[in-house]
Amino acid sequence: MDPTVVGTRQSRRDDVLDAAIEVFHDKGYAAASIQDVAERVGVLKGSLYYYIDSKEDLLSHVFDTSDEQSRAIMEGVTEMDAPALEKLRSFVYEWSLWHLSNLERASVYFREWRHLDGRQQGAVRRKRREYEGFLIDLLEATKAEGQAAAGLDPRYVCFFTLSALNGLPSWYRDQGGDSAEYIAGAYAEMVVGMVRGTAAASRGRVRG
Amino acid sequence: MDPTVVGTRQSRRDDVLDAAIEVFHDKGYAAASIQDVAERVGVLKGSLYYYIDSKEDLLSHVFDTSDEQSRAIMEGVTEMDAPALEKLRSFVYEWSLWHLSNLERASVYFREWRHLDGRQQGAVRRKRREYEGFLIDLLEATKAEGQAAAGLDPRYVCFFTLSALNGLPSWYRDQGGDSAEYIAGAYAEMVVGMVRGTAAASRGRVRG
Amino acid sequence: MDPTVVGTRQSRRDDVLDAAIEVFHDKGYAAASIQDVAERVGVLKGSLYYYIDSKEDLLSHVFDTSDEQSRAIMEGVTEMDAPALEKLRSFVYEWSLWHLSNLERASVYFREWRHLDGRQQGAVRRKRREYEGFLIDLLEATKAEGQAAAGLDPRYVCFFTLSALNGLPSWYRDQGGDSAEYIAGAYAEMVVGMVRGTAAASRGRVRG
Amino acid sequence: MDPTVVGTRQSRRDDVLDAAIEVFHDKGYAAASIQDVAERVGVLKGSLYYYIDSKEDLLSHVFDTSDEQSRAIMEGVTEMDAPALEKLRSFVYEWSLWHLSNLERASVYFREWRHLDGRQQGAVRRKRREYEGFLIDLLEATKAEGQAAAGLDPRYVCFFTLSALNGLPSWYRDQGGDSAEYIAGAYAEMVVGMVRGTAAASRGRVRG
DNA sequence: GATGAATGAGTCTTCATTCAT
DNA sequence: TATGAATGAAGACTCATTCAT
Repeated sequence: MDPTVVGTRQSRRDDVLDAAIEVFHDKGYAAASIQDVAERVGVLKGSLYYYIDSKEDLLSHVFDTSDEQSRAIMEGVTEMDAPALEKLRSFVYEWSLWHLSNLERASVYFREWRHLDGRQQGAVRRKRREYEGFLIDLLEATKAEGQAAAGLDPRYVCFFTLSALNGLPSWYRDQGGDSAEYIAGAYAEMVVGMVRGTAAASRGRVRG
Repeated sequence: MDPTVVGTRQSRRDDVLDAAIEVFHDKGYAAASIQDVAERVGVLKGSLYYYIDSKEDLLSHVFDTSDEQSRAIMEGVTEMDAPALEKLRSFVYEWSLWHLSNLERASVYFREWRHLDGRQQGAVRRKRREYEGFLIDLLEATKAEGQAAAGLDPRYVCFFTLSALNGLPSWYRDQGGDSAEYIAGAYAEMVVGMVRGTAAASRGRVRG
Repeated sequence: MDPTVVGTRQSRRDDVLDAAIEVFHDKGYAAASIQDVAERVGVLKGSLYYYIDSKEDLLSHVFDTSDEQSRAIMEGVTEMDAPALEKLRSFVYEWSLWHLSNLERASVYFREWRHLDGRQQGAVRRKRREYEGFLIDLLEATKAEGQAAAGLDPRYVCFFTLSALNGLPSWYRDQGGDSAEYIAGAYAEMVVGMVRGTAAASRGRVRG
Repeated sequence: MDPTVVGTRQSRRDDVLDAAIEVFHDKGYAAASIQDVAERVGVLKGSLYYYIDSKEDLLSHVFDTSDEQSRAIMEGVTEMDAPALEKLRSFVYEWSLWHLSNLERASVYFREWRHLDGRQQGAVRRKRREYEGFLIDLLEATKAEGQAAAGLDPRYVCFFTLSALNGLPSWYRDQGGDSAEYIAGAYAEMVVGMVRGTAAASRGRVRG
């Protein structure tokens, strides 16, 4: 009567959530149908409503879970006992790795927040600002510790970097190529290099 | 007899295209309705079909126009008589500026290709590879001219950079703040800094 | 200011009517669009409304003209001074010839009456009964003159024959083959042969 | 647990198909709406799509089923051990009976093939040629057995006959009158009479 | 838990028709 | 006469959601 063997199999509900992530990633939330999700799970679409309340409910859960995981990354970095530059490197590394290990989830997380309801959209926006604030703080600390080029504008470095990381799922396909760890390392190095090597932009002009 | 007031009004068809870009940017292509576009133009939805063939047709045009503009940027850079590093700087600057001057269009251009038909999707993919190839070539030339750090992997720098630029529309709101030119300059400096300052990642490890 | 040269060119209005017949024949009235007709005439669809009141108006005229022509055929036969069998032969010949000379018109005439308004539909039905009555009278006269097989049921011969003639446009394509006159002659012979040679059907049984 | 009352109710899907035939017969395929079909079945129009894929799908099925039935008739005749003239009589009888027993279906079958897609239209055309070939063969065999008038042109007899049969649904209403079997018998006699009694038409002229 | 069937609102699209110019 | 632009109603089709069994 109870077919779930604890530990070996996640609940059917989690299957549904996972299927939703894949489908939302493949087609985009708006273009994906409940039917698509049901097919991937292997049930009829009516049956899904035993597990969920609504289509948006499915999306909600992607965000809830992802929020927890990103919070864990930030906490891990905060607790490090290391120079700011090392913390920065570590943050980029871990955050890259999360994107690479959660391609679909990460992609949905950064693309589909528009389709959440007002309340949760606000939550996402706050979360976003939290990342940004966290990264900007790290960059300013790095500057304060004399490890960053003088002219560096932490806000732009922050946006530049976060955007670059968000883009990971769009080109990375794990078909051969370097390991996720290697790529995360390369990304961390690039950010560190950028932080150390960037001259200031002169206001309004780019070329000499 | 001449209903066009020269200079003040573009054709109605262009109005429709512009409205579509805005709507697609605000809601996403799949969630946007033809009705939304019609309302923004100020006609009934049926009337739109006097100007267009289909909803997808509207999307098509965003891509056609954007392709032309991006081609122009690459050609301009190619024709420059300057060291590779300067060409790189210039490319990032111009490409950033295009994103900032065409926020909605750029955003749609990089988010909604999924909803084109197969043929045009292929064209987009080819175009994407063209950008990447162009940028990778530039980075390799920079390396060859001894202006890039030794360990730099042009492919990852390329993906990193293009993703960062694609992200511009998602955080930039032209409400106050720095000019588009200044931001483009800062982005160009960051890429140059990254290229000059990035050490190699050791395979599979990030720290130590 | 008056470009119509009497006699050499029919009025634009007739062009429109002719175009309509062709289009209605090709696509069927319901599936044909005013746009289709306009294209064949070479004007924009809005312009058609200078010549017509409505789409149904176009259909109406097909029927009006065809009615006149069929009336003329029946009158011609009535006025003949000949045995009933010869009148019958002549009617079938002329009626066949009309179908063959007015393929599109005839086809529309017999297929699209459903889409007329109630009043005109009634007129069509009356007209139909007139043909049938005319032909049945002819068949009965033939019987009375001893030229038809005894068991012949004029009503069924009538329906059989009219249906056969109505079918002419559906298989006849004037690409080579016999002349319309020859085919009309063959059809007339077939009806005459049928009238002379048909035995009675025994009620409810067909074989043995 | 078993909602089907054996014998009294066919599946809902068949109800839908039957309703479609009636509606297509009454209004014509192009003028009929899915709404009309839904109303006749007693569901909302959206619900129809649980049973069908498209409006054209509905039309398709009319043709599929009708094709099978017509094939069965031809096979039955082929297997007869009888003179060609008897086979001919039998074919006309059975084919007439099919038209009379399937008034709406037969009517749709011969009127609405235009609205099938290209592939199925081709199939219909091939099927049509099959009927014609079958009937022409029968007529030629009859001639070869000396049972047909010398001048008979099998092709025209064939077209004449098939058209006549196709017209059955357009005048026959089973409100009183003779039985379908009687009418089929009369039609068979008429064709036999025609075959035996028709003189040749002299090329190009009809009257002496 | 799961299914099959149905709902009803919404979407894209077509088209006959109108009308100012 | 003819055009370009617009209208508005209708039609095919989709889909999230519900619910009795």
